Amino acid sequence: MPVQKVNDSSDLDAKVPAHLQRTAITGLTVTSDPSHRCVKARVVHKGPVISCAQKDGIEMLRAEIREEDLPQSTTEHTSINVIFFGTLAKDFSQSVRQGDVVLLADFTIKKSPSFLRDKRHPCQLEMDGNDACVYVCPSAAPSQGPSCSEAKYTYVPLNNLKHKTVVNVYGVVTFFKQPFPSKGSDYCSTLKITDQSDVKVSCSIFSKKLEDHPVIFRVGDIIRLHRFKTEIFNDSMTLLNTYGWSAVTFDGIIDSPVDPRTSSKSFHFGESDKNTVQELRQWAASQSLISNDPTVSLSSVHPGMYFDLTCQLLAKAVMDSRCILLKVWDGTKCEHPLLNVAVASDALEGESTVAKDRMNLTANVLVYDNHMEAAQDLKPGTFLRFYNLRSLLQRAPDQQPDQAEHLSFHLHGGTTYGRGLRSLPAGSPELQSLKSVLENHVDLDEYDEVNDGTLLEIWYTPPEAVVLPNDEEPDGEADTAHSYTVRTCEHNTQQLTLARVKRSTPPLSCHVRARVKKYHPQQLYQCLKLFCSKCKTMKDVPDDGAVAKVFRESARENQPCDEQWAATSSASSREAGRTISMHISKDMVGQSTHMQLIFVEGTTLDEICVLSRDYKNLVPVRSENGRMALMDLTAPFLFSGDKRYYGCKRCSLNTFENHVFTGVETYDGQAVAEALGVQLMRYGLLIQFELDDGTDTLEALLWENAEKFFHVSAVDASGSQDLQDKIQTIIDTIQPPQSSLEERPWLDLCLSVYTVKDNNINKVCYQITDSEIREE
DNA sequence: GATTAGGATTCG
Repeated sequence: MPVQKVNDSSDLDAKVPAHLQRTAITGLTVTSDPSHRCVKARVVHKGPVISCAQKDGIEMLRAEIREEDLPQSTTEHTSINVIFFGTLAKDFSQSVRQGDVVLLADFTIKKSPSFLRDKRHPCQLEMDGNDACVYVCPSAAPSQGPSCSEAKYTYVPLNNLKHKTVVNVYGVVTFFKQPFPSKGSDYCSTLKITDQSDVKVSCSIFSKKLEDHPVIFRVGDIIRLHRFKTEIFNDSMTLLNTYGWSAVTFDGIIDSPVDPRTSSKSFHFGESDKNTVQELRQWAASQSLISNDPTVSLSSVHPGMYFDLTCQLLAKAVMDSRCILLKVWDGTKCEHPLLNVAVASDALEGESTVAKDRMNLTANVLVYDNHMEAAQDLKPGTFLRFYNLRSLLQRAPDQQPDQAEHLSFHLHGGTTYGRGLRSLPAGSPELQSLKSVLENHVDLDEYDEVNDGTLLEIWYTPPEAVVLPNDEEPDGEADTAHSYTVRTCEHNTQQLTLARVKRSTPPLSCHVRARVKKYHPQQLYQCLKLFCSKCKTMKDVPDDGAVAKVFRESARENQPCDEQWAATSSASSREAGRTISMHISKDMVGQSTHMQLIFVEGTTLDEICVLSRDYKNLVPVRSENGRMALMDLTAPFLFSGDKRYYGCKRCSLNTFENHVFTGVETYDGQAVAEALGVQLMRYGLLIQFELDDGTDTLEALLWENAEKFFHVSAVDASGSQDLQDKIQTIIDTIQPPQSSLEERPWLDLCLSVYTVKDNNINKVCYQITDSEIREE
């Protein structure tokens, strides 16, 4: 049944067949029985007819309709998406305009696949040409109603362009060149665009002013062109800017804000433009336009490639009249050694890249000929993108023939394949992941080398020294309407569903809102870890049994050592043949016991614990051929009040050289470790959460950010029952014992998505960053 | 109300 027209909105009500009952859009649910129901609403958006590849090319049209006769208090789910199929889609497209009021009957009600994205309505209506019926009442004069004033511009689908007309069009960019000087008087931009009709149209834009040219960052950007004339060239339709023209571009990332990029100070931009952009983004995503993206990170560049590189400028230098050197990085490590182009330091503008060079992070890009103009204006620190950059293996001037060649980068002259470069505004959404990689660079780099298998798999037996926290009642304040955490990051990336996060390509930093489904380790004392930043070893805090054994073995048949530098006092223990000795550096004699570093020999673990109540800093030692030596590093090398400091067995030298601490005001684990030749192991908290937001679940680690997350220092927690209880209380609030998922609070989290190599296989990992418990 | 370009790898 085709779309039927009536003249007056009240006629629509008269058209309602007697057996049909009018239903409010707000009241529709997937379980509503659609038979004998109809809805009446205004068309607030009408999309184009598209042919759906997944459904044998059937034609479809999506519209959004909004209920108008509403009590004022109703604001939720007042509009709904309607999908028209087959001939009804075409008929609706021709007969109905935005702003018209329609009556729809005999629809089916389906779950809306876009609800999480558009927040419109949990359901959508589907209208099939054979059964459904549509009555339309055309809206009044074009000057009335908000939707009519929006229909100020009409946009011609790219398959409907007629020769020698002036048109407005929307399209997705499939090819572009940065503006270049033409042989005439202007700069010229050339691009190619497409839309749902799948027709590709070439387009040339001439303008003297560079800033008037469209701001295109990448293939997949959306562009809106006003007042372009159509011409046929080589049997193809082309577009050319004409008087009063304008160009506005948007990024093509689904779900990112619809931010118009244009130099034009006044331009019309309304709700329907937003819809059009979003529809083109959706369509483009299914067209593999974006999956053919030539963008590559330095970590995956191979010799001989042409590719696009998004990066930050570190330094630059003019080489000669036809070449300028740009030193850039993107925070990823290249697999091939990078060529370093030597430049006199006074010729270099920007920061020194020595440290980054050493880590193979700096790409030296030689920019030639016509591209020098754009390169000259760039300031160090700027984010930029190279298009069609070439990577080549080259022998460094001082290199031996048997050494591996180095990777150099050339931006050759000319504009073929869109070759060029441009700066990117720092706030650009597509820069967010790069920026977070750069900011977290040092941490990520360190983390890269940790075997994540260790992090995930190995949960050691509980150390007895850390007492089991009480099972406290969950905090009754947990409020499902608010997030129990707060994000502290400064970047402003879009919140993503977990399902989308799982589909994303690392590295990426993003925001999510989720609940905790499970956490690991269930016994929280197991989350306290010791970590060596040098060899990346992670282990549990040794239990008291193991430590006591080391003390017993050291004390057995121990003869007090005799060191020239030390003043020693000895006493017999209660056990026959065991002597307890205390040594201090002679120049510390007479200082307060809190200022002294005391070397203790011959005690049991229990005894040194008793001593540590009165003496602030105790280093347990043993005697080796009469000389003082450290104990086995299973035991702490320093007892400092409630805290015990451990050294890494693999990385410590145990040189015991610098025992003199003259002038040291306070002792901390690090200072004592350095003096003793010990590599300090740092305390950390490691918890794995299984997050759930209804769209999917994923396992996220809390590690580098754990102390900030709980507002607890790990080293302090190692010696404090109160702080361990605090962590347990927080865990019990975000995942109350025996609670169902729905009862648990939502958490707003910043998530870092990255890859680690595990047995040469890249594995995607998720880590919670920049998020903290909200303390009311 | 003219003209430019109209994609399709440099060669350092």
